[in-house]
Amino acid sequence: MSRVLVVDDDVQLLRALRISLRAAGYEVVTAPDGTTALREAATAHPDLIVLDLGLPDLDGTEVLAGLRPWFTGPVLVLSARADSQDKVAALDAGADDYVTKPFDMAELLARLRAAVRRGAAEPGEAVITTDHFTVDLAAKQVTVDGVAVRLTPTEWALLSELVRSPGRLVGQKQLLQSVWGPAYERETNYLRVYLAQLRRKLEPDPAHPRHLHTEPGMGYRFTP
Amino acid sequence: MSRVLVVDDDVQLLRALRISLRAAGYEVVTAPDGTTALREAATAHPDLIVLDLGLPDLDGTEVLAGLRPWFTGPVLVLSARADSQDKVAALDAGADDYVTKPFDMAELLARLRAAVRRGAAEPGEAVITTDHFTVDLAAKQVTVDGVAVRLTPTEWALLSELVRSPGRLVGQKQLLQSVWGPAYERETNYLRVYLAQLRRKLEPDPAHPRHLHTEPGMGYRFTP
DNA sequence: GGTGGTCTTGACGCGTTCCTGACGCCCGGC
DNA sequence: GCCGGGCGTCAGGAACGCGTCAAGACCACC
Repeated sequence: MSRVLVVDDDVQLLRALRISLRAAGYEVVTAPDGTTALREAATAHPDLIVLDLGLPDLDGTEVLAGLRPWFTGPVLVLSARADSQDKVAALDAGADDYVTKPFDMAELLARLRAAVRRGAAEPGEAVITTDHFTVDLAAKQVTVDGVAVRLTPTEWALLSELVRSPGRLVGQKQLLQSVWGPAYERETNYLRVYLAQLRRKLEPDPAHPRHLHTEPGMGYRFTP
Repeated sequence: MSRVLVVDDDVQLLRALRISLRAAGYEVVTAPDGTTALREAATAHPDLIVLDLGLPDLDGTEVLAGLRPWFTGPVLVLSARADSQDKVAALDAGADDYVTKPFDMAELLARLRAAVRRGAAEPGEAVITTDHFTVDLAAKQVTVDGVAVRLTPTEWALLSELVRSPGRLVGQKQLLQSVWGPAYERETNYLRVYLAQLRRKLEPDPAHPRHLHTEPGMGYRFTP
């Protein structure tokens, strides 16, 4: 199911939200302030975000501004302020919905469902391009020199995990964990086999990769 | 410029909405009741719809139910009822947002902007055409080489779910969930059976499909 | 009560994918 | 020069997923 990042500094509310969202079938990640929220949003790959505007460190709109350039999923804003000026500001800053506290949990869940449903119909413009191939994360399609290339589910899971952090080094533990599961953290040979297949399918010269680089002993890096 | 269909029986409110929306740069079409709304939605091709729930002839959720099978743009619901049960019902019936009357016009406009921004990438065309067949989502009609083809309800539900995202891969979980319900997530054999039937009815060479492709282990893809 | 159409369910063959182990290479440390 | 760790490559066998077919269950309508 979908993963949701909940950002709020109220511990009580956070607990209530976590319980309700879990019960509704979501996987829940939480953050107590704005800086953690931005970090978690980048690493945990949430599908949607519930964001409280009243945070201790950053203003809510600042968090939105930091999120929006790259985060394409829905963001639902929570706030104690019912003033319509605040609503307009948040919505124009990139929020998809605005709910005032105190709120009804059933309504919040319904609004989340609506946001996810709508987000599923949207491409998201999450296309990564290099000189030799392009990766469309939303359509799950890879094209090399314009022609579509078929990837197996495992190959796709590995590639998408890599291209989601362009230029950044992704540790082998993280790759193994997100593709095969936490029990496979040591099976680094899996990575060798599948990286080789990816390079064979995507790189112009698989022996001298230009985009899927190996960092010996650490992990792999995708460079556009 | 986007075209918006406003559905409301209150003449005063209708006039106020028309003026504000025009000023905000929208092209405005109006309907005073549910049946006109459904007809206008099909003929005027609006990009988004503002729908009052309290209509003289039809219940608001009925209008939504008539709209949603084929209308892919955002629908913003207006209502005098602030009860959260009503909100949940409308949102789950396919509404993208729910605003209670009396409302602030600036907030409404901001919510419309947010809805349009999200759906901006997809125009929401109701007729999909390929080399060999055409699918009319609004009329629920499929024609192969000009002649109409009869589809069973299940076949239709599956096909419409696929053609709604052209070029995009649709996961088997999502297909099963939206056609048969959440309890059937694992019954992948249903997909095999019905995809075969669809290919038999639509593809020129069912053994080598040109438009209804299988992505083993992941899902299916419709390519125009 | 019969009949036609639709949906479900199971079985089979086939191709593909995944896992696994073995081998050779490179490179830094001893 | 020897050694060990990490990496890339390759090939087989097991397991899985897909397409196909057919028979039974279910339902609405006549």
